[in-house]
Amino acid sequence: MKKGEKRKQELLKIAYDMFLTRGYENTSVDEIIEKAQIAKGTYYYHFQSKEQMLEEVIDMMIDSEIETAKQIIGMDISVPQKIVGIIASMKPTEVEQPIKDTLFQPENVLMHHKVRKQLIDVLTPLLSEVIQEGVDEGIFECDNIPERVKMLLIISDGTFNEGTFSERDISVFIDMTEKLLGAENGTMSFIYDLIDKSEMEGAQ
Amino acid sequence: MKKGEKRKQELLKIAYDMFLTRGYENTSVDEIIEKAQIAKGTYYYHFQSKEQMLEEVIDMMIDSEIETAKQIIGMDISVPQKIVGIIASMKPTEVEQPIKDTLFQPENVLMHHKVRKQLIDVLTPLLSEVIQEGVDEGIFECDNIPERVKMLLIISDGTFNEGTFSERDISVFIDMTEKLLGAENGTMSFIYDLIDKSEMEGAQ
Amino acid sequence: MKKGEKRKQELLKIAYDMFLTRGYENTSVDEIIEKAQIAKGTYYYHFQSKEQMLEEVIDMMIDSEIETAKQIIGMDISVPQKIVGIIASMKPTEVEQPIKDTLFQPENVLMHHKVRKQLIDVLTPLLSEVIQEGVDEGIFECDNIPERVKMLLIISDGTFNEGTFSERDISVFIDMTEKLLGAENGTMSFIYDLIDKSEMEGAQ
Amino acid sequence: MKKGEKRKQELLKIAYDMFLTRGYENTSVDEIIEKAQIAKGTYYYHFQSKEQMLEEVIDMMIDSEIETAKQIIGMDISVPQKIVGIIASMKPTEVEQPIKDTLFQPENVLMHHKVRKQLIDVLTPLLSEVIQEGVDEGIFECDNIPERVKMLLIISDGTFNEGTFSERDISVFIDMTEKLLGAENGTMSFIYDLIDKSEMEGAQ
DNA sequence: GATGAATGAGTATTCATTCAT
DNA sequence: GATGAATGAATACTCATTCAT
Repeated sequence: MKKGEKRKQELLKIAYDMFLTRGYENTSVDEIIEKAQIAKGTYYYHFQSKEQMLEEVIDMMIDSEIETAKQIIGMDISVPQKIVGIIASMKPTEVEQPIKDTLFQPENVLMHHKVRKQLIDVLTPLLSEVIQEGVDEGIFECDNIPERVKMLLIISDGTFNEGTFSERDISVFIDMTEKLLGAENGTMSFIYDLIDKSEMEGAQ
Repeated sequence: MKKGEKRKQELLKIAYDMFLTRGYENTSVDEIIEKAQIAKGTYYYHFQSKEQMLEEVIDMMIDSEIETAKQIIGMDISVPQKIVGIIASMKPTEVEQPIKDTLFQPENVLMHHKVRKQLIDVLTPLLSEVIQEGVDEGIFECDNIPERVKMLLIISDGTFNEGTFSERDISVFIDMTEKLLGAENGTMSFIYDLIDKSEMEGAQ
Repeated sequence: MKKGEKRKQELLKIAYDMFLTRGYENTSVDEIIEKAQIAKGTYYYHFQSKEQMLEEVIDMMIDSEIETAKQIIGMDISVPQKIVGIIASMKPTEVEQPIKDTLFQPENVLMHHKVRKQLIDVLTPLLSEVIQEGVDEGIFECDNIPERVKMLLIISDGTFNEGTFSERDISVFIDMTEKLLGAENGTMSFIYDLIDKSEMEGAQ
Repeated sequence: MKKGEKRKQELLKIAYDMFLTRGYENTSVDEIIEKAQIAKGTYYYHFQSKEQMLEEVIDMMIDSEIETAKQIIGMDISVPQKIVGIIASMKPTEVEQPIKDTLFQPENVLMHHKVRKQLIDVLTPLLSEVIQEGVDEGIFECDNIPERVKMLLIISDGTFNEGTFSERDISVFIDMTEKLLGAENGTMSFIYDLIDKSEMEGAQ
């Protein structure tokens, strides 16, 4: 890493926080440089434009997501557990506690949209490998694995990352996952125990 | 309808088109009133703010969507066909030809997000009734119908309304739908013939 | 009073309250008609313009002020007491309890300015008569009565109607009044007992 | 003074003139930048808002007023002459010929109000020192000097800065000033000779 | 007497970006 | 590498007033 890169990384970190908490569109370049204590010129020395900075912030998020996924894959846990681990890691809030659910707030529609799209693209092959492992082990039985994985990711994002969900949502999700992957009934039911009850419908 | 309401409806229609083609955020009030040939004051006489106008535009879309869904339900077609018809109607482009896919373009993330959310909420009970009908007829066999419906809507939106999709996506979707609803293999395979091939991967 | 005059009087009353509490410039015609439950056209049927309405509101205030002053003059109290009574009545808050000091708030600079000017013009001759009465009785001894009265009104407005004042301000005011009118030391010292202590410096 | 400060000072000077001649509220930001030949952004780079600019303009006026007062205090003239000099300097028009009485025109109520308030606060201690000097010299004899000073300022502003005044107003003002400060009859009568007759009642 | 839809000039403010130093 | 003064197009919204019905 070059010398000037260090400051750039700091800037990305600051912007990442601000975009997440206030939304990309509600965060002005002025606010970023004020928080970073740098001059306007310095900002534009490092980034061509605000939008390009957003891309870099997102890349940073995606990279860290891939990292996490790879770590999970390398763990000594069962295939179903790896799947659930990777899906759960899509939610940044699981990792970064102080920032709570903000990526999924209305002010963050644009950023969520971009992240979600790339995340699905990037996680699909990784998760596909895991599923294939499961197929090889005889736990799953299915074809068109990448397409099934994509669907899995779409559903989990749509179900758990927006608004609230109920116990029934979980049970249907488990049922669907098993059938989608051609697993035996009950294979994925351990999911239920992992869910953060505080986010469930009716919870305060 | 009161007298003043007529002009308001015209305005909503114009804004609906503009929001859809250029995106909500990229459409300025100035552009709307210029197209509508009215004065600034007239605009603000009818709408408290641009955002409130967006809400009304969305309400209009939702209302028309409900109307369409109800018509489909009333038709003399099979239950699986009703389901597919309602799901397909979520895409406004099927109805309004001139506006092509724009609701799902990047500039329309915000609007798509809002519409999608409400659409799912509003279509879920309607579609649930249809599924129940199918259960009663013995075509389907499942519990937690509303949750399954919601998942169906999330998937179809995520799969077909964003970016491109392949034949494999369709076949997985059909498989998943059948299993999600507890239908016999092949029940939904007629879907494949309905898909607009021009939107498929590889197609221009 | 004509029939239509009744509604006009109601409107003036409503506007008077609004102007006083929110300031003339911060009160829009829309807000007035909404509170009065009338149409725009009706408003402009009764008033040529918003500014002309302000004049009428001020006239209303001045008229009521004159009325009060005349009543005080007619009372069976001493000349010094009449003087103080009239001066005190300049503050609308003494009469209209719910509206507290608002005429002298920053948002009401314009209205205060206009009222103050007219009030001084209108009260000067009335108060001059009272002073003359005092001269005739031998309590006061001075020439140029109207000019002295005007000065008295300017001081009392500037001292008591804006911001806070202290006991020393009162004692200087009393001293000055006595000397300005050529009264014996102690003639006006009863004023001190009448002052609303709650408005004094240091008071909560 | 930093480099960027120079342009800011120019802007303040321009705004000062415009606020004075046309009134604060009647001067738009557009007009200011057009006269200053700068871009909108430049204006908002230097000032947070139009209102904040007004505060800075007023501060500038107050500062120059204090400067003038201090110069007068340092002069080799009699105490009564110092007093009159300071009071007279409250009127900016005495100093800045091109701007004629505008601060006291109806369109300037707001600005006059703000200036007047601060001016009284700022001049009171300065003038009090002068009075104390006079007391020490045996010319005046009084207590509660700051309160008397404040009253003096209120009266002179109310009498000479608004509308017209007559010879009688002057003579009453002189009489009152002498008595307020406990001076011998005739001490302040030189004032009469200093008054600009062109502003007196009857004069055009 | 009363209505309310229509007007349109006017206003302050935002903000990503540039560039000479 | 870094600065910060300058840019100017863009934007949403206000509000007193008019007038046909």
